[in-house]
Amino acid sequence: MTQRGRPREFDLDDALDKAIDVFWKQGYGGTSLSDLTEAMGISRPSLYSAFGNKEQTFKAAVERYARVDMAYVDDALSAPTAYETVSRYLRSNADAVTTPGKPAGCLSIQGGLSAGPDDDRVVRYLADRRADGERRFADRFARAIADGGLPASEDAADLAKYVSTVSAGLAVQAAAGVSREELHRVVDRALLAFPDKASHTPASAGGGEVSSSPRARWG
Amino acid sequence: MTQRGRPREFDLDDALDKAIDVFWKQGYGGTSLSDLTEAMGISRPSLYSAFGNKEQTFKAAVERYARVDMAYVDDALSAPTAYETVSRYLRSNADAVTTPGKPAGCLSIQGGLSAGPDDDRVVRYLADRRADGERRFADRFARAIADGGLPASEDAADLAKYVSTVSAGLAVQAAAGVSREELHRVVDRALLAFPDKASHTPASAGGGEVSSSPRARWG
DNA sequence: CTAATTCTGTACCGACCGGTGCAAAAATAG
DNA sequence: CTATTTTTGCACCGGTCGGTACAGAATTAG
Repeated sequence: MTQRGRPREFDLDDALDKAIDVFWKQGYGGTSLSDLTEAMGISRPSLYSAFGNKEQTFKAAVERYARVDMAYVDDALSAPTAYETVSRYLRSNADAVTTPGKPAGCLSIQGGLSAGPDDDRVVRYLADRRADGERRFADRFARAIADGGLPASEDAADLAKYVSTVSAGLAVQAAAGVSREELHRVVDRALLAFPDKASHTPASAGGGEVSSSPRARWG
Repeated sequence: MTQRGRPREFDLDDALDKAIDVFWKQGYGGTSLSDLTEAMGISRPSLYSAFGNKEQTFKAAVERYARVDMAYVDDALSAPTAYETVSRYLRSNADAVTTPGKPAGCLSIQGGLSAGPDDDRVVRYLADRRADGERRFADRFARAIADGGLPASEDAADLAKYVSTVSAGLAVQAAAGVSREELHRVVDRALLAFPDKASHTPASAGGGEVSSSPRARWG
């Protein structure tokens, strides 16, 4: 039942963490096998035996990145209101793309936004993953619309597209060196465009609640 | 006074247009010299003689791109109000990143958002150019704040950062295949967060004007 | 015409690319 | 112990990378 041959001399997740870091900084196309093996501290055949090839190593890195570095998405989606979901998500995102000790920006975007024909599949893979994430927000907003947490006049997919657009913009800005504080001021403003529960009358309840909106207004 | 030796057999701008297209689709790092010379229809020494090297060819392409494909920025900045500037800019941007017959997205972002150590200068070059563009908007907003076109409580740099963040997000979305119509719905929403002239009392005039705000409001 | 100048195509440079063959090393099974 | 299985490091594969040397072609100056 125990493993048979010579045991692996490195930890898979430790190695993936190093791979994440390199891909995050340099993108898929900008990272060579030598960059990878040097950062991971393993030899080339060890990498191929453990992960398959460069592309599969990248996908494994992205999956781990999503599970570890983007865990805040699940937290945001579990918030009681749609507005709170968006607020938590964008705040956490602004923090995540400016985390000290990690590369600035977001692996899902820097990893490969464009590429030559060879690396095309990786670009699509990342785009698909981002679209999946956006869909989770759309589902959350659709639920809010259904239960009165958002105005019925809103479109869940459009709201989600707006949120993910701002999120992508934050990543681009962070990659260019914009500070965490500046990004939070961008988030302040972006949130002004998102409807909150207090600003309309829910269908499922009388409209008598006290506004808890934290949002500024032009005045 | 006329040129001395054998005349160049291709047009510089025509060749640059082809280079723009390839860099736009594939990014700097994803574009090889062979990709370039094939698309431009010239030989390798001709390219080196005309533009210097790959990096200088890229910079020349970006400069032409900014002058030709982003001419709408100047138009937007010449709008009478800050709000109109932002509205025109984001509308034109949504159109530009989804122009039929051109690659989806924006050369300034797809061209190189991340890269290995070799191509690092190009990434910074693009980021610097984007920052320059953002500064032009900040200047425009500062002027509006000074002359009462925007509330004195607003911060010009923050507003510009917000606009350029949304713009970057639009480019990322377009690169992933999002349609022009969807992007315009994102712009609809993004504009809700930008203060317009009608929603406050200008310092330089009595506040009696009729609101001309085109902006939706939560019901 | 000849001389000087500039561009063009071929053919090549060393370096690096992603990926692998192979034998030694390190473990378990019997 | 021997046999089997798996990982390891070294060395190498063909192909492509960005860049260039060189000679011939095309032009102007005189």
